[in-house]
Amino acid sequence: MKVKYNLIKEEKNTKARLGTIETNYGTYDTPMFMPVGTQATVKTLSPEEVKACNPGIILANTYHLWLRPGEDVVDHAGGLHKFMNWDGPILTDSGGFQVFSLAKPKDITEEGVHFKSIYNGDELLLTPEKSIEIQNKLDSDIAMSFDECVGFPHTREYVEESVERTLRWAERGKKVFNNERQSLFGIVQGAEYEDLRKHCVEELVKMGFDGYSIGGTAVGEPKDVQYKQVEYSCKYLPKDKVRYLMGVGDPIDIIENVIRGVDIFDCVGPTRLARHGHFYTMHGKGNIKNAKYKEDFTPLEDECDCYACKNYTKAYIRHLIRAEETFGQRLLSIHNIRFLIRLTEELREAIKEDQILEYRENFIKNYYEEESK
RNA sequence: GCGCCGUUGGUGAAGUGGUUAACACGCUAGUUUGUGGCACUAGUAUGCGUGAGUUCGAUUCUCACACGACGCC
Repeated sequence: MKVKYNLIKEEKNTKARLGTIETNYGTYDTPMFMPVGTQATVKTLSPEEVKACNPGIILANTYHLWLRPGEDVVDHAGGLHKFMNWDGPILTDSGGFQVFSLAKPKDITEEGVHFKSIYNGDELLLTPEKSIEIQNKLDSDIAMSFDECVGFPHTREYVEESVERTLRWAERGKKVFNNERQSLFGIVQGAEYEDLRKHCVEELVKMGFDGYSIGGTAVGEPKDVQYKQVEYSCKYLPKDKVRYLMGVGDPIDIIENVIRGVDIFDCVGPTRLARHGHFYTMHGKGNIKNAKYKEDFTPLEDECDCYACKNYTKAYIRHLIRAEETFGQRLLSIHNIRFLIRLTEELREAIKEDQILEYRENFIKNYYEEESK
């Protein structure tokens, strides 16, 4: 089935939306945070551990699974869900972000993007058609259009060209798309230019997608630029389709962009930070390696209900991280993912109560003004 | 007891008669946004075993002592 977005209510004072998204694997509430599992695994965690964090959709990556193990292996395994033993919804990114992170400007052509394999140096060409074919085979629940994720800074001229190319790529991908069970999302580009964002949205909507993403964010732009990009996109996006802001973000960004009308987020932050010893709390971000935690026998966060907080102390997790034990990375990953999901749960409550501005004010006050214990 | 070698930060160590004593690890902080996972950035010896001498100047040369390794009786 195609995903279906149901708008339950818009918050009284802002653009924040409360809704649900119906998928092949159940209906989930939005705003939602998606844990990232690039290589068909949320790094360091088992599916059971991810599940315990109460996520909706999780994310995997077309580019990486294309290179290894190859989409045919996943196909022969019976699809991504069976392959990775995940019985919840999965969204696959198209490889568009790797255009930003791995390719050089000269590698981008009208046909597609030339990559050098990070594993063996092979010359590779990823095209919009190829990206969709791979995703059809991976059999994720949501496929993304292959886009060009433009970095920051950039020139308006370049963004103009790039948006047109991304639109042509979206059309080409849609044409070859062929998987009844799967949905296809279009990606809005246009950087911080309102007219380009508007134009991009209008053209994508003409083509008709099952949901829309806001791209070109989380690439090093200042916060105010990011928020503008989101405003300029949401302003023109249809209300009856889900909105996914790609690559964002940290707790504050999630709150700010929910207020601007975003329904779905994803970010490598919680898992990457965890592997380097950092953890989120309602009182700010902490670094478990700090000497002050040496004999701190309290949980990462008293009010947290995650497995790590219910069973382990900061002193123990600090020991594990310093000893480079993977169990430490696992515990912090569980906590950080659960933290962001808990944040979205609270945001949904705040929208219900029309209290989201108060929630933001209170959150920022706690996050920045109080020291992490 | 004699001979010989050595003694540099928390650790392993490099090095020089003269401005800020290399490097690595550790330690202390920081960074990380559609993931090229365990990376990167910064800080970290007011001192080169102790004492005396030579010298304008010694961690670097000389002597004594202490400590340690090895060899011999």
